[in-house]
Amino acid sequence: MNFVKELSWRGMIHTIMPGTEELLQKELTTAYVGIDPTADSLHIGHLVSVMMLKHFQVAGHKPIVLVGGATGMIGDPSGKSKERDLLDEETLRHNQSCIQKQLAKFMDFESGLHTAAEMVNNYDWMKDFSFIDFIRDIGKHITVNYMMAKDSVKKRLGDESTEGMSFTEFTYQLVQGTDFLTLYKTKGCKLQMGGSDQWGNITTGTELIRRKEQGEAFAITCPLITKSDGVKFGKTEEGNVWLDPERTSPYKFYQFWLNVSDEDAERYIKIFTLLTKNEIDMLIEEHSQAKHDRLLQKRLAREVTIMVHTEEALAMAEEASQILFGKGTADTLSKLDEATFLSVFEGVPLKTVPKSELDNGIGILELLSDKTGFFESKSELRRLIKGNGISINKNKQNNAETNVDSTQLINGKYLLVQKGKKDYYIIKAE
RNA sequence: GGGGAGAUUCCAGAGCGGUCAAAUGGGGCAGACUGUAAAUCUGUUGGCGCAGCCUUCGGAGGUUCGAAUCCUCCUCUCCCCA
Repeated sequence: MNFVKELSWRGMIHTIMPGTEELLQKELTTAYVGIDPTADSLHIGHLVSVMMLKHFQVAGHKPIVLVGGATGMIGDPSGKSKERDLLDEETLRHNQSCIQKQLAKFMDFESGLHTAAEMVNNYDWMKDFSFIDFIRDIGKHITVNYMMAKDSVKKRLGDESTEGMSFTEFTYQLVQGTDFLTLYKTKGCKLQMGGSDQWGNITTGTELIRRKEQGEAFAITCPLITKSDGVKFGKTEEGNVWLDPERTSPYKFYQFWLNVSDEDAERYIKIFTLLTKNEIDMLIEEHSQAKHDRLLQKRLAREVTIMVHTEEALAMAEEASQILFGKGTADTLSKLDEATFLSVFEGVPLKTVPKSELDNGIGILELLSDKTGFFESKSELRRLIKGNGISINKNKQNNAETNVDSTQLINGKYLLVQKGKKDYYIIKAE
């Protein structure tokens, strides 16, 4: 399989350095992607890089994941309008080990084959690099003029920038370049991949390799993933969409992909799944026949959820979606047995309230705010209720003064509260 | 160091000393429509015991029957000159 052609039809190539394709055709190549360990879980913004590496491995090459322990301590100025907060070493180490576990799901690290992936941490070679050594061995080879010409730097030095840029951040490209150089020397790594915002940093690396080692190294960047409505990809109102099921439940995760727009779905399915061109072309064709069925979104959500989570998690998410958004009525809801009910609402916020408090009935406002904390403000609740935005057990509530009592409990235990169409909360009585 | 401008509710940005919980736009939330979409339309967007009350307009004081609007000091931001 031709890696470059593969990425190309998937729309995953933004810029590619001349000669890269030839190199990959000629020999088994090692490439790396850097990931900043700014949290103890990856989010779907990281997924593009991960997919690049995955395709790379499938194409018969060797991927390296570089966890940026050192670079994470500095902060990349690319795309940032202000100085990053620095992380301490303990946090970084913790984050690294968590990320490592997540990545093992995507790539083969263990097989012992020559294409088995590796993980490295640049902290390990940067930590003993003295400042003197650094400015002599690295700084010597790159001019400030060259560094200043990078967009990431120019942007921060321009008139519009009110923040300025610290020397630390200015140095970032050298540190990243050092990574590339190090991997080039120690592991024969000749290719670095990343988001298009990394182009400048990557070329500093290839430049270093050229000047210091008279070597040739290459670069591929992928386009920034965007959403057709212009909002930043990978964010929901609640924030990032994480791979960690503790942070983003598989159900929410599945829902994220399911809710992607038609236009985005066509692009995403190429990027985030391993489906072949034929399969995808057929899906797109089918989808265009009956857009309301959202075949593309469903398949996309399916594939990605399995890849990131498990088949079981997907089954749950699909079932939950079916019950929540299908023709499910108050009636079918009340027929659910407890086990199904709980599995469907896995990950939905749940609060426990003493059953005795429900026995005599309790004001809906008090129940949903003071008792459970689901809503901070009773004014907001009143507004929602007035506007038909609150349901209990799928029944619209339109009177803020009404009482809720234990006769309404599903299975004698649960109340399903709904805000709008998509936000659910569960109250458990015991 | 000198001179100027400004700090308003999530953001932007109005705001005659009373009728300002504060225009307008954006964003958010909800409703209708729909494909759990987009577009559109509608409502809403400080809190509460909600036809009333309470706390807000950088901070602290003051003038006044009454201040986001006037005065004083403080803090911070931006711009220009040196």
